[in-house]
Order: sequence, then structure tokens, then C-alpha cells
Amino acid sequence: VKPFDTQQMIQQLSIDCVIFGYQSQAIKVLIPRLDLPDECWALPGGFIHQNEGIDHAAQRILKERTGLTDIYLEQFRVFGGADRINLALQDHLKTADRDKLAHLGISEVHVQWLAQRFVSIGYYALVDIDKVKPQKSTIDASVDWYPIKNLPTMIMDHHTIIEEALKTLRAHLDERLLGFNLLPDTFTMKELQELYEAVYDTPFARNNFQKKILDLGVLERLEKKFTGAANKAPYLYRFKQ
Amino acid sequence: VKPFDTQQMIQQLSIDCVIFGYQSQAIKVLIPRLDLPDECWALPGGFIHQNEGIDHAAQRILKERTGLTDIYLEQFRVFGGADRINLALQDHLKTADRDKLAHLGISEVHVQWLAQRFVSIGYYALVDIDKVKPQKSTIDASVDWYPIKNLPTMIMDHHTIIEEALKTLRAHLDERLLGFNLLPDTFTMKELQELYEAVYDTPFARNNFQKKILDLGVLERLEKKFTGAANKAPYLYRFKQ
DNA sequence: ACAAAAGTGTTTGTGTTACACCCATGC
DNA sequence: GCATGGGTGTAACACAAACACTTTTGT
Repeated sequence: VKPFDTQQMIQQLSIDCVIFGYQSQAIKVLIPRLDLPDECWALPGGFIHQNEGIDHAAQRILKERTGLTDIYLEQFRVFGGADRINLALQDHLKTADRDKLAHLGISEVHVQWLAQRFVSIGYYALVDIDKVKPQKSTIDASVDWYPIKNLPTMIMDHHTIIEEALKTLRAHLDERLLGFNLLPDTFTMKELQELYEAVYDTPFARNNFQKKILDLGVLERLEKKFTGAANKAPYLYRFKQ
Repeated sequence: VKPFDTQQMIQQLSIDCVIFGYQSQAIKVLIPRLDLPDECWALPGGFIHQNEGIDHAAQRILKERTGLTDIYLEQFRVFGGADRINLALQDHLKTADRDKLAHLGISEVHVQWLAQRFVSIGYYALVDIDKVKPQKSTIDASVDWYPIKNLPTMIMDHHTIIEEALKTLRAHLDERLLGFNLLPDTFTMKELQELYEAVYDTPFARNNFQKKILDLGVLERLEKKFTGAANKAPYLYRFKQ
């Protein structure tokens, strides 16, 4: 959340983004901590301009947070319970120092805006974690990557949103060949396998995994990668086009 | 669309329902024709009350149109292009007879409401076509079932919405065993096969289809159905519980 | 008896799983 | 040479497609 013109936005409709990265054999999610007295985490989100499509809005929000454009991004579900009101944030804002808020560009209008009930469109994004430079917005205390197995306590239904996003990722990773979005340009077969194992939280047989992936015909074999280790050097691969 | 209190609704957010039925070896969609000078069809839709979850809103809209409760219903996608403004309806309403509109309970406030840009949540429903008694709303000229292969020309992106709903149905029919929602309580194996053939628009081998379905273990075999035809009488089946 | 359609069984092919083996690399 | 990890091959198995045959029904 950052200062915005509430007049130019669609009312009571928001976008929440689950930004997935992969690092150290673990799937991670980019989550800002809000700058409030209590510890409080919320998914990166935003609102939709009147003259802007929802996909464009999601891309804009992602660019603000990651600095990246052209990243894989897809809506996966709408969260629209009647109880989707951010009571925690509301309370904090009501008791907060008005001067401090004003300094951040947050006015009474914004506080009232944020106190409404919101229907939120869930998007998930896949990024190369090394290419992201997380950007704090004005009301964030910090922005960090949290492993999917060790998430902070989040506001409202944001934990459910992440769970649903992970379900969707699991369903799509294979059928739409999304893996390369989470990896560097080149990678070894073992790295790809470990990514799959992190997503599905289950081990795969090494030889059969290699066969299955290569039979898809979407990988291009490059030169070998000499690591200096006392074993056969693995090939590097790249996704075609 | 019927008279409503715009104050109690979420602004610029709508629900559009693709109601699927099955009859005469064809998948059909329930579509109202609007009572306007030009021929004009639009998906059954509605808006979300302030104190109402989106799933509940979709159920309410469906009950208004079909008279049915407890029907299979699921959101499948959000349509949110910046250009989603119902220009056709807008023009019609502007030139329409104000007295006639007032008689239907549609005021200037409603006309302005409908002229906004809308983000729409797509839901699809599966119903037993014989149990539905289509209900006209105040601005409908008629409500009819149209075969998926022969749809009328629809407003805005409603044709795209139906296509996406069909894609989702195809993806879900098998994995979630949704077939029984479209059929009467009891049915023959041939009828079930013809349903699948209608959904996927492709023929299946009779014996293999039977084996595949029975191996799922979700059907209960009942007595035979004597049709009077000069051939072996087929068994009737029912979905377990 | 015969046609029509339902039910069942058998073979074939394909793809996945499990097991085994060989190869390159640095110490 | 040898331990380590990477690459490849093959047998066993399960599942799906294609083919064939038998059974029931009303004329």
C-alpha cells in the first residue's frame, strides 16, 4: 500500500500477489512486514485503476515490488467472503499517529478506503529469486523471502491465499512447463529435480525424472558444468526459446 | 438484471453465470434475451450485496433464474479488461422510453450504475435440465437453452466467458466426477457416455468407456431398464451417495 | 432365426516404476 | 585405484486402446 488517489480506483476490489521464488532447495514467498506496532505481515497487493485491466494492474503491482517486468503471472482465484475486512489494520490506523500517517501521504480518506470490505483477486507470480530486488512501500517495515514451510502469521485470509496459490502451482508446473521461470537461464538436471521436489514436497527417482523431462523435448543440452567436485561433471540445460 | 438498491451493492463488480445443462446429446447453456429493440443476449448475472460472500451471491443469482438450490456452482475466472463497458445496453437505455423503464422499476440511478466499467467474476453451474423452470427477470424478453455449438450473438465478452467455462468443465468433469450433476438420478451407461461425448466433442469406445467408469467405483448398478426395443436391456446406474 | 444393442473378455501397445550398470572426475 | 555423483539401459508393471466374442431382447 502506498499513497494513491482513491477516486481513480475501483472500490472494494483488490489484487493480492503470491510471488514465488526458489532458493536453497526451498520454495519461498515474498512477503512485506507492515510498519505497525504489532508484528503483522500481508501479501503484496494493490488496487485497480479505472482505465486499467486487471492483468495490467497485477503487473504494475509486481513491478513496484520486484522491479521486474515480463514475469510469469496468472490469476488463480477470487477471495470474496463477506467477512473480508481488515480489522487489524483498521484498528491500527485508527489509533495511529495521524501526523506520522500524513507524513507517509496517508490521509483520512485512505484510512476509510482501507476499512471497507474487499473482494480480492489472487494472482501468483514465478520469478528468478536472484533477479529480484525487493522494494519496500511506504507502510512496510521490511520485505523478505519466507520459505513456504515457515511462513509468518498473516492478516485475514492471506495464509489461505498462499495455500491456494501453491495448489495451483502444483497443478500447473507440469502441464504448462513453468519450471524455468523459477530457475536461472541455465541449470543442471539435479537442480531442476530439486525444484520439482521442493514444489511437490516429495522425492523423485533420479533416472526416471531425467528421462521424463528429456522426453518432453523442451530442454536444450549445453556444455558440461565443472564444479571441481570429485565426480562426473553434469550437463547444463536451457529451456528452448 | 432486476430492480435493486445500488447503495447495498459493491460497485463495478458483477457475477456472470454460465449454466450448463444436457439434453438430446448436446450440452446447452441457459441464456436470457434482453427486452431491447435490437436482438441482444446476455449471460444471467447480478451483483454482490455488501454483507454477502461472492459464492452466496452466485447461488442467489442462480436461484432467481432456475428456481434451484444446492446446485453445483464454481468460480472459474475473472474477466477484468479495461474495456468491459456495456456500450450496447448503455445506448439502448439512453434512448429507451423512460416511462417504460420506470414501470419496470429501473430508474436513472440504475442506468448510470449499468453504464460503469465492470469487473466480472465468472461462475459455471451444472444442472439437471429437466428440473429447471427458467425464470424471466424484468428486462428479459425470454430465457432459453441454447446448444453450445449454436449460441446466439452475445454482448461484450460473454461469448469468451462461455468458452472459458467450457474449458474448465472439460478439465474438471473427469477429475472431480461432475457428470451426475448434469444427468437425472438414474441413467444408463450409454447416456453417461453420450454426455462425455457431448462435453469433449469426441467419440469414445463403448467397452473401454464402460470399463474405465466402472473401475472408478463410484457407480451403483440398479435394475435393468426395459425400453421395449429389440435388444438387450441396459442396466440403470446411480452415483453413490 | 435374426437384427440390434448391451455386456464381457483378450490382446496389444504405451508409458511409468524399479532395478542395475557404466562413465567421468578429483583426490 | 577409488569414492562420488552423473548418465544410460533394461525388465517389470500398470494402464489404456483396439479387437473379438457372447448375451439378451422384441420382432
